[in-house]
Amino acid sequence: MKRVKVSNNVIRRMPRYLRKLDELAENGVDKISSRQLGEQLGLTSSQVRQDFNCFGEFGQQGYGYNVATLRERIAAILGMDRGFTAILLGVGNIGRALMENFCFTDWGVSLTAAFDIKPALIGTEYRGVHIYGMDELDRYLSENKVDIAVLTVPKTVAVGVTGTLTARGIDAIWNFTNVELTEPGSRTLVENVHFSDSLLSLCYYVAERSDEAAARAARGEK
Amino acid sequence: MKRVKVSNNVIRRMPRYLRKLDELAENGVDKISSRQLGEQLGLTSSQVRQDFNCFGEFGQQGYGYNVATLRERIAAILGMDRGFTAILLGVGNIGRALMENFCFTDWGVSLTAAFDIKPALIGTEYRGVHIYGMDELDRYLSENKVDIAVLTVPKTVAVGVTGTLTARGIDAIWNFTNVELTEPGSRTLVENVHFSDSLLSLCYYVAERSDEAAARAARGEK
DNA sequence: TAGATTGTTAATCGATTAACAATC
DNA sequence: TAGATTGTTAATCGATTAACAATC
Repeated sequence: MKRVKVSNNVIRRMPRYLRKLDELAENGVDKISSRQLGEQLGLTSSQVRQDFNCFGEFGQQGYGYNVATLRERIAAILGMDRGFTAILLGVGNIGRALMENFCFTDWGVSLTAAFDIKPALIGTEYRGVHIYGMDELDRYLSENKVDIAVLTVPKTVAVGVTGTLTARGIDAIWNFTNVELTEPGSRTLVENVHFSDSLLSLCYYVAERSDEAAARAARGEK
Repeated sequence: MKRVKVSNNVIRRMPRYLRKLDELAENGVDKISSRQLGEQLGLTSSQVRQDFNCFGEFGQQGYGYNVATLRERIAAILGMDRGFTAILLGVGNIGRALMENFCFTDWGVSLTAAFDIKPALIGTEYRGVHIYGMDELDRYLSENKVDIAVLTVPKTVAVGVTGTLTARGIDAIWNFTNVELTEPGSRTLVENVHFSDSLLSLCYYVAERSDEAAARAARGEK
């Protein structure tokens, strides 16, 4: 697979293509053109083709793209076939919501363990995943290959836990705490899920729309 | 406030400025230059100044920006002072996680009601929010001003619930289901929180890094 | 074959960065 | 005042779009 430097914009679109292709496959669609795919995602056909061409030639001239083939190529690009493993830190509401509703394996990631400090949880299983005590984390990391740490601990302990993780050489953190973990020097990859940023972006557009409506009303339009 | 068309990139950075400014204020910092602020967020000083200049003049030449003032200006831009109201649909794990851990009021949004179909939940309160039956949604919407619907229902009913919401003229949906709700024709604003997209982007970078390491190893470097 | 659609190069557009006069 | 830093214009860079030859 080609592995040239690909812009973040392109990377962020790849999972959207994947989901759309899964949906198409479910509906029995087996071929699609860049134009059709673009239309369904609000992109131009040029952009769709440019995106794929970052990674090689996926289509067939005069025909389009085979849905199943394209899906597999994208899955491979995203590393879904590499058997990445993840552990989850903090079995609170968000942690449980992920363990219960988020199907890690659908995305090629296997959740191998969870950690918490609550004695009642330690030693139990939740959705087939063993819950360890937080004090076993260090040992666990030294004995097992872990690619991704899912951080769902309370804000207050986020930085501390991150310390243990990076000290143990964890590659990547999927961060659900509202704490900014991205330090300039660190080599740990951090992907933030900032709920508040998401909500506030939405609020901006709601406010904008309401301003526009008010402006129209002031001009006497309806 | 100026309200020219501002690019999505700028909008997405505004909440990040806000969080950083809150953090600075907590630490007793009361002034900051575009350069310092940029450094802490991985942006150039030019970009910081350009971003703010989309909305007016927030700083003072030769001095910088007053943290408290700037924070308030950005809060206003994001609509945090407008008393937006939200309702939450689906009191499952994700719904509960939000009600419990996500402080809506911190971001200027008040969560006024929740809805579910589970008889055991209906009529109860959770974290001070009354839980109604899903069949009361229509009536509730006709009697109350609701700006944002937080969609945390199971995948299977997402489209159905969205139908009720849009029929009732809901402006904005904060979508936690992995279902693509953005239909071309709709006037409803949709902000998606796609966990899988986020995880897969992270996986891409993990895979990329591992490929680079393998390539270095193959070249005999360490 | 003719029609369709890719892969890819060239043109355009927009966003980021640099520069600097204004000014606190 | 001198130094610092903004607001803003100009230059650069990168991403998106358009165009079209290649080819199925």
